[in-house]
Parts: sequence; structure tokens; C-alpha cells
Amino acid sequence: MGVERLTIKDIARLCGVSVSTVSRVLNDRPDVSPAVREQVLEAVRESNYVPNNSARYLVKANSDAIGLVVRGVSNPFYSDVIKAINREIDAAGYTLMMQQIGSSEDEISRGAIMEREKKLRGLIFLGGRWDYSAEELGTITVPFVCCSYTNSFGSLDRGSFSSVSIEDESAARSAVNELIRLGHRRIACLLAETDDRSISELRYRGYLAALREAGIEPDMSLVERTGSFGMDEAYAATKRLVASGAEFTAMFIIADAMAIAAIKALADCGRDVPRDCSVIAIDGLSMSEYVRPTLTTLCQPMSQIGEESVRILLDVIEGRSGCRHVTVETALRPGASVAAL
Amino acid sequence: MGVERLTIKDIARLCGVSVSTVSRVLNDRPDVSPAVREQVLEAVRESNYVPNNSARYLVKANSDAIGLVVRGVSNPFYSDVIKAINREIDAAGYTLMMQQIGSSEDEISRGAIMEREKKLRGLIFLGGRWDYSAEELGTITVPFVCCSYTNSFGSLDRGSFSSVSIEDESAARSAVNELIRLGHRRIACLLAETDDRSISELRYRGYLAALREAGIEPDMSLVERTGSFGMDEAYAATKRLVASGAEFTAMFIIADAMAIAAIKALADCGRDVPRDCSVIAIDGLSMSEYVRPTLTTLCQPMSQIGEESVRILLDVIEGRSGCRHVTVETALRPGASVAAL
DNA sequence: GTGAAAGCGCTAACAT
DNA sequence: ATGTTAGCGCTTTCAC
Repeated sequence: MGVERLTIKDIARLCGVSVSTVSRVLNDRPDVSPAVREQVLEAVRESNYVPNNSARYLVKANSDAIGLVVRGVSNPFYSDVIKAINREIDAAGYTLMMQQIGSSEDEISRGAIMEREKKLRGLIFLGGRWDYSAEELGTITVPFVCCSYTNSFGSLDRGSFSSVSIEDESAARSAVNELIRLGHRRIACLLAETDDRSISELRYRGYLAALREAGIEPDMSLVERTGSFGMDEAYAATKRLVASGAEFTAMFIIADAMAIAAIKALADCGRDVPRDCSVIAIDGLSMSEYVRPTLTTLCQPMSQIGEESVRILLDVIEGRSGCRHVTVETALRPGASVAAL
Repeated sequence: MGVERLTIKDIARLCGVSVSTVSRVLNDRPDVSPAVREQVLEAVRESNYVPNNSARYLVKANSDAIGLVVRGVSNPFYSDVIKAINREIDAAGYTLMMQQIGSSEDEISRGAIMEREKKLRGLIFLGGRWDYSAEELGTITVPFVCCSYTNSFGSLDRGSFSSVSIEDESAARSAVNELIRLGHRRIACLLAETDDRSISELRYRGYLAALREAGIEPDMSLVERTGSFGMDEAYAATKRLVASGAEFTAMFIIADAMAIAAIKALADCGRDVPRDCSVIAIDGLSMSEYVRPTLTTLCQPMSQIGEESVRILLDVIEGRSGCRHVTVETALRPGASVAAL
């Protein structure tokens, strides 16, 4: 335990060679004699030497690393996106450096720190704020792409960044339209109002738009809000809604996880889904296919979002194109949580 | 975009002071005049300067950082554990550095790299292999704790590391006992056989032990295996089990997520849970409280696992105690997925 | 094929 | 209160 940590110098001394030779071996350079190479490798193994990455990063002028800053620990929605990003970056011969941060931390400053520390070529932000200003982005000097969201509430010049996302408002609109098509008119809405510049707000706008187009007067007593995207809060909010006595035959819920909790709350209130109340959501978690009734939801194409993000970023990095903004399509995945009225 | 990245020297020159003064300001040292401090801060803001962490880490002889290596991206089970670890480390005045790795990567080598790079005081491995040898741990020279698992299949000296985990075998045994207590005798078992040195194997042993104690002859046609812990595979495996024609009145499933998928498979085969088949699992995911029927499961005390891990690690780091191995208790969370026969 | 030496950006003595 | 300077551990010219 109390072992002094070895440096490249120690290995050099151990082998009776210079540090540059050790460095060459460690970096798989061809210009080292086989004998010396073997000897160095052996010494490294024997002594449990592990190079210091800080020193390596410091001296390197640039790298082939792409940074990925994921906001929100263990969001089930992200895992397929991350998988796709990983795959694409690997395939392109770059290295992925992932950093998870809490939802209260700032992805921009973390990205900026990472950029310096790892000499990044580009950055991907997965799940971030929607209201960047050009000023606070001054610390980021490499190309970056907003993955699964865009800067709807910010003041950023569209030419200075890229994004890949669904059109939240129109996705919500088509979800609600589906309910309307089936004859529902009293449609409740469950929101997560963390603040008013979020995905929740956009999806709420879509809800309102769908009602308006169908000539249905929005009823504020049917709109319930929770403080977060958590299941516990969604459960409680749905119970409040039922307890309020408001009448509705369907619910539009802004996220799958919240919808699963809401269905449980409805059941606990004696309301069967979809017989007494239809439920539709947005996201397309795989979990939603295993609950009963299976959730009817608008799926985000997670792999495509990841792939597209990488493609755009590499295009910009390698000078093949400028910044782009891509919106991907959602697809209705019919479940058993929706019925005609 | 093409902006040269600034260094501390640039800031010093910009302000007409020395680098040490800038460094002092950046590190909140008291011995700087208010005027100069303000001027430096202003220049930093103006120029979007961000210090290079690699250089910082390199020069520091030690830090107050604890490394957390999480194996398996976005395992829902880990998120509460991570939250607890975060909280405790913060409260103790240390800094947490988290690193997520894929399930095919090796946590030991990543931990070793991180230890050098960040000058760690200690390491926590969350979800790792169960079969370390002393030799491969030679690269780790700081105290570490295995969080949520232990070295059941390895050859490590128990005095050289710490661990916090449930007793998987006895947890499985009591889950199966619960089914037996309710009159079940034909109890199927769903395993995830990634390899034979995993949590799956331990829980399987508990299943067998419970049967043996009750004088029930294990029936291999009731034991189904999947390649992973995924829901899709658990679903398919359960369907195979039903299709095989094997008769059973209950299932013991080694993980909540798999159980949720299994319940769906049973339903799709026309079997009601718990009327036609009881289901019990181990883990205690919060999701399990929102599916219907709610899952009966043995809960792992996630917060406690995280807290205990930090407590032990800090005790060892600060010399208050040697390595310890703690097992925490699971608690039966009764749901609606189990019925008496 | 190998070694010597400069320097990556920063902190921390040590001076002043 | 502020400046000067010696490294931290490594890679990379540039000699040989």
C-alpha cells in the first residue's frame, strides 16, 4: 500500500535505458530494438507502473478525443443514445471521453474544462439547458453539438453550433391529435415544470396547439404540474388530479416514466386504463413495452439521434460542412393504453 | 472558433502581474490585494480563460479526491447508490471523481489510471468483477472498496480490500423460502448466466439451498438462463419456459428488471400473476412499485450501501481502521405479485 | 536505435 | 502583497 508511485524515470533506470526509449515502447513506436522493447515491457509489468495521464495530456498538443458531457445521472432514455455515440466515434477512429454530471451542474463549464484538460477535438452535450447565450459559450472553442435538445429558449446564432433533436412541440401535437382522433375531448395533461424553458414547456405548447386546432377550449383544471420528471411526483400529481374531481377521458403525459407512474395512480384510484382513461406519452423507453397495459408512446429514435450527432460533429471537425441542425422524426408505437371513446 | 487557448501566462501579461499572482487569485488565496484580484478576475472573464486541469493535477502532490468507477452504463440500480456516495463524500469534505465504463472494460486498470491522473486518496468500485487476484491489483496503491459486490470468486486477501454488499445467496434463499412458505413447491428460476462467477451464480445457489432445505428436489427443467440482465432476453426466456410445457406455480427471478419482463411474458401467454403464477425477485427498484401487479422483491438498501462504502473508505484513508467487509440486510417489500397457493 | 534536453501549464516554495 | 523559479511526468525534436 505505502508503495511510492513509479514514474517513467524509474522504469528507465530499472532498464538502464533513457526515458525516451521507455516512452517509445509505451507508445508503440517502431524504432526500438525488440530486445529493449521486451525488457521495458517486462519491467513495466513487474513494477506495476502506470503512466500518468495528466502528464501525457499536458504535453500533447492535440488528440483524437471527442468529449461527451451527459447531464442527469442514469436517465434510462440516454443509454441507447450513448451506445450509438460510442459505436460511431469508435468506428471513425476517434476516442470518446464521457463525463456524467448532476442535473444541477453546468455542462458548459464542464465541457470547457474537459476541452483544455483532454485537448478535445469536439464536444457532444447530451441533455442540457435550452437557453445558452453566446457569451457563456465563449469558453468552448471546439465544435459542439446539442444532442437530443436544441437551443429553443436561448439567443445563440444558429450558425455557431449544431443540434439533433425531435420537434417536441409537433410530437406532442400529434400525440394529442391521436387522442382527439379517437374521440377524446376532455384530455388532461401532466407536465414537469422544472422551469419554464424546458422540454416540458415545448410539449405543453404542442398539447395546447392540438386542442386549439380541434376547437377544444383548454381547461386549466386538467393541467397538472410536478416539480421533476420523477415517478413519485408523477404518481402524486395524478392522484391530485383525480381527487380534484376534474373530468377527463384521456391523459397526455410528457414522458414515459411519468406515464407509467400515472397509470398506477389511476389504477389505485379505481380507474382502468384504457377503459376509463386513455394514456399517451412521449419517449419510447423499452420499459414501456413491458408494463401492462403497454404504453402507447411517440418513440424518439435514440440510435439515430446518437449517430446523427456524431456524423455532424465529425463533418464540422474535418471541415466537410458547417454547423447543422437536424430534427428527427418520432414514430407512434401503439400500445394498449389508448382506446377509442 | 480558431481562437488560441490562453494560458495563465497570458492572463498574467494581460494584467501586468506575475503568474503566481494569477494563480493565487484562481485558487482563492487570501494574500492578494483586492484591486489586483478584481482585475485578474475581470481579465479571466473577458478572455474566457479556463485553467488546464491536467497541469493542475500534475503539479499537485496529492488531492482530496475519491475516485468512483461505475461499471455498466446507466444501471437503474446504481443511481441511488451514487447519490448516497456523492452526498457522503461531499459532507466529509472530499471531492468525488466519477468515471463510467462499459461492461466490457476493466475497472481495475481504469482505477489505476485515474489514481495516477487525479492523485486519488481512495477508490470505490461500483459493480465490478468478482474474481480479482492480488496480482492484477498491484497497480492500485490506494485503499479501495468494492461497492455492492465482493470478491466471492477471487483469491484476494480479505485484509487488503474492503467491501459492502448484501449476502446474495441468503437473500435468494429467503426469497425462495417466502414462496415455499406460501405453499409453492414447483418454483421456476430465471438466471442471467453471463459467466459462472457472477451475482447470478450466487443467487442461484440460494435458490438451490432453499429447495434443498425444504426437501424439494431441484428440477432442471424449471431453470432458465439468459445471456444478460436485459428485459428483452428475460422476456424471451420466460416464453421459452412456458412453451417447454414445464409446470410451475411460482418464479424466482434474480433481478427486478428481468421480473418485470417475465410478468409481461407470462401475461402474454395467458397466465395471470399472481393467480396462475407468483413472482418474486431481488433488487427493489423504485420502478417495481409502479408496475402492475407491484413486484414483490427483496430490496437492497441502496443508500446504506453507498453510505457504508464511503464510511469504510474514509476510515481506512484517515487511519481510523483497517479494511472491513460489511454485509447489509435486504428487506422484503411485499407487492402484489405473490399469492399463497 | 538511442539519448539529451526543452517545454506542456500550472503550483508552491522562496525571495523580495 | 507580489515576483522568480524549480519542478510535476511525460512526449518530442534534435543529435549522435
